[in-house]
Amino acid sequence: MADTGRRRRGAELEAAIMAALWAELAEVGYARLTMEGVAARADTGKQVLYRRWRNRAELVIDALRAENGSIADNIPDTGTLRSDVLAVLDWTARRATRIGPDVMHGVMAELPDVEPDAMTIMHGVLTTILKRAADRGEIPTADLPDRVVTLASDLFRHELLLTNRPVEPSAATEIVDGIYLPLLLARTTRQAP
Amino acid sequence: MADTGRRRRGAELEAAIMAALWAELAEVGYARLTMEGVAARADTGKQVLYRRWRNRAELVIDALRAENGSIADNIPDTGTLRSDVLAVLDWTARRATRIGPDVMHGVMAELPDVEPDAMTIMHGVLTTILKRAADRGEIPTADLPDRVVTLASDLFRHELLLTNRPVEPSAATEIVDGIYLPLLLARTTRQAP
DNA sequence: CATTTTAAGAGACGTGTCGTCTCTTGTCGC
DNA sequence: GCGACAAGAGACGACACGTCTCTTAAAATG
Repeated sequence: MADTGRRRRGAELEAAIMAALWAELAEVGYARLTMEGVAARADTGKQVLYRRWRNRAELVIDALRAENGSIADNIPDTGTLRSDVLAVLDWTARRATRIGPDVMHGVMAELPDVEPDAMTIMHGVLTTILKRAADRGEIPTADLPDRVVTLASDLFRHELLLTNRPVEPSAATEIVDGIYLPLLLARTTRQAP
Repeated sequence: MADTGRRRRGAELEAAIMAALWAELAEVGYARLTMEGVAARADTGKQVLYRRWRNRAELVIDALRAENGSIADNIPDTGTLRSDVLAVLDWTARRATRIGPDVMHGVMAELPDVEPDAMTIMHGVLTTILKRAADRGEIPTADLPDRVVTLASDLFRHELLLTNRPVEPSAATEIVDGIYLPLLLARTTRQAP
């Protein structure tokens, strides 16, 4: 807090705040994260935080968005439906373990509109993947109910959020091979008997 | 707070506390629920609360458990797999709308061990239902992977927790008719081609 | 029935965080 | 070089936390 002459601004200051936020999150978790703690660690005043974000939740969400971009900018295209979907789940898992379930629940409790956005994005990503699979002939159609399209990601998200154990590596393949792909194939056989 | 001679104890006092808790939850929501608020509304002291529960989350969980019992004590048995599963989802929906998503997220953020318990119970319920369906010949086997057994309830829970819209009445039937039953039948045809 | 034990009612206490406010003073745009 | 802007710094009242003390009903004991 010693105003040692040099005074940061703009991007430089915000980068310092983000670094402080991640450090605080790692050290005390979301539940005990405080604006004062972040400000102190970033060597700045609370006013600087409140000028930019209205509360904890918005600060954290901005940090999450800045940290790893949207999956929509990098839709997997590996050549097979199975590995595309697994890539999506892997991306989800890495993002989730980076931030931890307590942060997710905390943010969702305080800002209920965030996750629906993420789900809309995920729906678009999976639609693209399914479309390509249909073009390759892996599945007969990509015209599926919303709930079926996002089944894999929804189930995986459910597992990430509601299991406090760290998610097992086999979870993604179990969901894809045991549920998602079989369901898509079952629809195939029913629609073309 | 006026100590008007009469002094409540035991069950009577706890009933008053629970009533106060529900009223506070309805009025200010979980995020702004405070021990002081509950105590004041129940016309008692904070010490009385802290003597029984260590924090907000434990108090709320006790209230939830007391309010509507476990579904394990009342497993649906309607005669068909479809309506049994729908009955389970309906029970879940009623419980969920009673308390609201903010309460659920808040509790899960503070006490991460609660929901896994509920999931274990649900697994047992669905196993029983599937077993009966298998005995009736509706499905060839009830010996399914855990993830498949609880697929319907997991998806429904996902929807309840991550959608901030009130859950649509059609959600349960869409999940059961569009995903759960087709998957069980797909397994059927694969295991007995 | 008298006595002891338990816990409810009441509220004071120190602590921490909230979000707002004020003040001085670097830093940037013009 | 000057004026506007915002960073550094910290005081402020409000509130909830969780702990504590004290008095005194109400139950348990014998």
